[in-house]
Amino acid sequence: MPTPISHETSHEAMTRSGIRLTPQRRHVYESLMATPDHPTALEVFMRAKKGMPSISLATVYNCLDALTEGGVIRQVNCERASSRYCPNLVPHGHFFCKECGAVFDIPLKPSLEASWEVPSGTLVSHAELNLRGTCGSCTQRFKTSKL
Amino acid sequence: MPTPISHETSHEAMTRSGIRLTPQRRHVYESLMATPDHPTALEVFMRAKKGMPSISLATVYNCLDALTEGGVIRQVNCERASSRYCPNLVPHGHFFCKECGAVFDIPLKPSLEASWEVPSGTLVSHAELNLRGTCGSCTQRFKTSKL
DNA sequence: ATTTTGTTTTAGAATAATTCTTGATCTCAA
DNA sequence: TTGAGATCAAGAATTATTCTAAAACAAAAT
Ligand SMILES: [Mn+2]
Ligand SMILES: [Mn+2]
Ligand SMILES: [Zn+2]
Ligand SMILES: [Zn+2]
Repeated sequence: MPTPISHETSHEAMTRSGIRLTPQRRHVYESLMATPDHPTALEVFMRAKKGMPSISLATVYNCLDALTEGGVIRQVNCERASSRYCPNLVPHGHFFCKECGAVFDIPLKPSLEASWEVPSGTLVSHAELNLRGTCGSCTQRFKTSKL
Repeated sequence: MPTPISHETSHEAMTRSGIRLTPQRRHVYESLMATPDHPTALEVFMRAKKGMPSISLATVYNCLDALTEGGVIRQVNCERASSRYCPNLVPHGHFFCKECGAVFDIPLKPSLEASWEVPSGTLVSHAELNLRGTCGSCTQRFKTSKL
């Protein structure tokens, strides 16, 4: 059962970011917060329509862009697939299951920052770590079906 | 000046991978090897046309896919931009300059593998590290223009 | 409170990268 | 050499996303 989101929280998150608070942006943000997966814009749209039937896909794209721009959410990309969106602002990586398409947050250890070397003078503003493979339940399922 | 590519080398790389060797695939591969940047499919196409004027963009896409599938080259993605292609098979990350669009290979230290934690049972088959920021020469240029 | 100004929403059109389709051509194992 | 299957090429199609323009809205100014 997802943690209920207080309007205070989403209002705060959005005003903190400097973007104008609109009912659509708030609703898109809360649609995203309501589930811990990493939905695509289309999935957010389908969920958002439930509580706001008049919202359009273009608006969902606009809102997701504005929220991303304002740093309230993150856009997550894997290969060439549709962008996905993540409301978790704690720095983290992503794991993509090749079998079932699930996307998980991956906690990162501080040693990550020390594990690459850029040429001197380079300024790194953003680091992104993506893992691909087979998730625990898919691995389990394969083991079972091979018995 | 780029290291000259022997036909032996590209032939070997491709037959080793199990994909069928064709003149187009060899030519696309060598077009990619000829420069150390990370060209898009369209850029590869424009370069490949010089030595093989009859090649089509669809074929370049097909060849890049086949080579990627065969593990002879790597596809590199940054955000939603066009895919880029990299003939460097040594595991490495990528740095993308926000200012000039340059893409650099980033050597990785062994400590990288230890800097994330996946749930038990998860099998990670591929890790990808992307950095974004300002490259050395762009940083330098900005410093100079601010004097 | 009303007007002004700039922003956001919406629907649909447009775009751009990539993939698909199909007939012709090529490769390679037999 | 030959036939089956793979690949090529040109253009059409797809798909995710962005753009356009008019209407609705929100905040600021009068
Ligand atoms: Mn996430
Ligand atoms: Mn590279
Ligand atoms: Zn899975
Ligand atoms: Zn640069």
